[in-house]
Amino acid sequence: MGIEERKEKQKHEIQIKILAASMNLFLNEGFKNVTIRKIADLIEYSPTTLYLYFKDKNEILFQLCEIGFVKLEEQNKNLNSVENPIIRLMNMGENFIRFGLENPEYYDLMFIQIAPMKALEAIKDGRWTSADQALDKLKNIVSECLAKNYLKSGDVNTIALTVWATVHGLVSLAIRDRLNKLVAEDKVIPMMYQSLHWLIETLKIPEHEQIS
Amino acid sequence: MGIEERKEKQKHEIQIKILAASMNLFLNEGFKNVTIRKIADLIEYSPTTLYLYFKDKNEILFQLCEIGFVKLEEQNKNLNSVENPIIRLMNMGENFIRFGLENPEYYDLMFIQIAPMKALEAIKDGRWTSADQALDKLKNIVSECLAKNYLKSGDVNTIALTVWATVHGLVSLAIRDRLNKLVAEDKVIPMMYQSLHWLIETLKIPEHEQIS
DNA sequence: ATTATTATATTAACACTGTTAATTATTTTT
DNA sequence: AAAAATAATTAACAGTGTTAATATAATAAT
Repeated sequence: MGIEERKEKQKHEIQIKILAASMNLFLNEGFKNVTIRKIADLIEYSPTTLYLYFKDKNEILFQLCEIGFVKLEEQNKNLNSVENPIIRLMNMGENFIRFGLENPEYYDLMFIQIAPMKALEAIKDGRWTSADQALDKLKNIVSECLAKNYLKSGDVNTIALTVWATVHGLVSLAIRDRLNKLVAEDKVIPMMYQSLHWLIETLKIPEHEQIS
Repeated sequence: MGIEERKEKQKHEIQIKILAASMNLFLNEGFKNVTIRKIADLIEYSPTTLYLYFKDKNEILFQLCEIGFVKLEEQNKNLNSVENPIIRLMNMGENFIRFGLENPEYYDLMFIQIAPMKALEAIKDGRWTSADQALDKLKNIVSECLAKNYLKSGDVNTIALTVWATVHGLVSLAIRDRLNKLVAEDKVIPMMYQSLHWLIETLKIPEHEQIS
């Protein structure tokens, strides 16, 4: 049925418009300004119309969250050219921190806010594929490090989680204004990278001990 | 002026009542139910009266946050009996994780929400003494580990930040429903502790290498 | 003791929020 | 052209934090 198809397409187009307007709002005016009414204003629809295209606000936020993961993945493209897995691990960590600091609103949605997760529970079967994918990338790098004996031995999942937790910890503390209450504002970002560097350096097996 | 004094005391008493009611609400009904009107209902005052005792809601939340730090400190009392600093470091990490999992509402306020930090900017001179204190405790343990050559060398501040970031990363990911979207619900908590254990074990200098 | 003053508390209101039910307008099908 | 289905809107609900104007109670001065 071509007519069915066209309708689907039209519906999808409006969904895109809604998401674009939402993005516009939360990139330019911050997360707190992403309200149903303001989105509706931007696309010149009445507020309630949004509910014909999305179940609720959480679902809109979840979709924005997904866009965020695409952006993060894009930023990780520079990893492909790095052959040394431990340097790749370091770079991935740096990418993550940079992403968080440069896209705090996206980061918030992706890793801090609960709203998008509520949408995930409601619509999907509970699988969070975009995050799964990102975590898999990290796991692959870690297991390559382990295989090449660059990293102190341990369970891949545990190591990946630890590295992720560390960088997420740094970014979320920074974004939520904790670090700048404890050290001078201009020292915050350097300290974050220093922290990551120290971690990876310490987890690394010194070259003279490597048995390749 | 004894009369002045009594007034101050009365004022303080009502402030305590407000905080107690707020605590009641957010422990029993969750953070989202801590509203000015509900607090007012509980203490049988009109909503606007609260503004005579606190500048705004952020200030109330900040005070609750401070109470949270007292609770955290209490939980850390078990550290005094531990003489080995590296075990103490491990225990402090475990305490932190346990505190976060058992008091998610407090944890949220202390380390995730931005509201309390806004109050801090407004009232105080920007010093966040309660967190400073907690971080100092961590730094002391770390520097003791370094002094006794139990830990791979490095800058105390950097190491302390890294450890904090890791445990905060774990707890905040767990609290904000990220981990249970990636691994089975019942594996989440064990994984968190495993992550911490691996970290500390790996940072530790093996006993046979220690030069004491 | 009664008035004037100050401190405390309240009511009314503002400008918002997400969301649902009931209507109206538009498009498609018969 | 009339009937049915779809799309969009208006009105409304039950909330939110917060401010300004008003009323009540406690204290100070006469």
